[in-house]
Amino acid sequence: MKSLVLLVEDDIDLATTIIDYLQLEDIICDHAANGAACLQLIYENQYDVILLDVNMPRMDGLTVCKTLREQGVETAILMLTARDTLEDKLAGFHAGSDDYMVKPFEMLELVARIQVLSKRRSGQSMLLNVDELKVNFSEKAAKRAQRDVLLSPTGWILLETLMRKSPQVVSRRQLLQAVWGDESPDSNSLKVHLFKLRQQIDAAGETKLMHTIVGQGVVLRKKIDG
Amino acid sequence: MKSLVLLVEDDIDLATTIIDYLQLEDIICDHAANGAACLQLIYENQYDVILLDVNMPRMDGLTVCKTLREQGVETAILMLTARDTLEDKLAGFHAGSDDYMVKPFEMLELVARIQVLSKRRSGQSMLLNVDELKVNFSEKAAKRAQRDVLLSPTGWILLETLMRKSPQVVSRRQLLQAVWGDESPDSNSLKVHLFKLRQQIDAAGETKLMHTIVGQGVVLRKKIDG
DNA sequence: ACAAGGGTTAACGAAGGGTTAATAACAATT
DNA sequence: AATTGTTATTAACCCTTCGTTAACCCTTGT
Repeated sequence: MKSLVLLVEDDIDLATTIIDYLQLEDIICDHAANGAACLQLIYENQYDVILLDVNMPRMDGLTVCKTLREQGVETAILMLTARDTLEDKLAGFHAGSDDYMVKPFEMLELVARIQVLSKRRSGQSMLLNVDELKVNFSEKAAKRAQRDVLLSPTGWILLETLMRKSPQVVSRRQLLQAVWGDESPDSNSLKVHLFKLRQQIDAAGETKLMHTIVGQGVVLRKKIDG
Repeated sequence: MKSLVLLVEDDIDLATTIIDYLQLEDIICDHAANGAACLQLIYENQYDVILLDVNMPRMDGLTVCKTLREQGVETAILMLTARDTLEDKLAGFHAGSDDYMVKPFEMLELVARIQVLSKRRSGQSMLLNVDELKVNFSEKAAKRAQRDVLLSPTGWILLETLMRKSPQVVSRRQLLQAVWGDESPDSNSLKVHLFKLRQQIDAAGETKLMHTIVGQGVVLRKKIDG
């Protein structure tokens, strides 16, 4: 499975180099140039690993790391820094990072460490949530508020696809691909599966979390205004 | 919480130094002087982290690491070695290690990395229990509440697999793999074994601990949902 | 109004899973 | 060597759940 990582790095040249390289290795890499942008992206996406530069102008990497941990973000964090003294490393681990690499580093080693960190996470309880909807994929347990959400195998695939992209809209084309790969049956089947999924996620009287955007696709999010 | 680690290192002096140091940091450290002893200890104990020296006389660290992973051991492995070339590191990660430290290293950094690796694991010890179900695998003794649970060899494999992953769902694919490896019988043998296991674990009138999730697999947990 | 996209429903065959019993393989004992 | 008890595999049967389809309805934009 492809890894999705976030690179937080103020040096644009270095960032570009890293991003380009990771793409070749099937690692999708978002980029934030500073701590604030980082927090925003983490709120919107579900990353496997966060690559965090320590030396950044306003909010430094250690602070970002601590902040994330305090907010309950459990995503694996790999610190990237030119500082290689023991004190710096310990400070990094103490702030809650999972790994620490000293610049300049080899790209292949970075790739290897990213893969280890994302593997760890997928082995653990893979937890996603959108507003009231909390889903644990490894336990195959989904809840909306207090209520159990019961899903068929196809329902799980659709839910996972929608949650991973949330709050982005997912086209029906992508959903077909996610469930059936290249050979999909009569497209009406997807309609039925989406109907059943919607029944489970948005029960009578609840605020809708699953929205259809005509001609665009389906999206899972709190409000539809975006 | 105290960590339990296994140090696999043929240099007795270095091993002693490390063990003594780790003890000061509340890390209990077993020692194996070679690969064979290592495999035996891992079979008997449930370690948080395995510290693995690469340069060892008979069976080298990389081979030990690969062997462990092939046998399904998922314990975090930290490689310790004097080799610091990129190829060596990549070989380490490729063999299935989780981290890599180059000698000579700082003890404090070793401690920090051990703590990160043990934090990540979900707290499982050799004496496993899921609610009323208490199992000692080394003695092959299982009890549900006061009642003895009697199992066949296959039953033990299934139970161990399910308990190790609990509360995660284990697919039938994984169970087949756990019992028969790559060549499984071509019938519903697994169904029958699961049936018998279920009879033992959930006797008449008791709350079900073993659940089937259609299309997903089997889980051992108290309730089907939080 | 009408076409297109999407929602809803019921029905049926397919697949997944539970249960039972018979048989085969195996080990330990006599 | 024969007996006994345990375990593994197979097949047959049944029930439940899932996926797909077709038919029909509703909404929206032109």
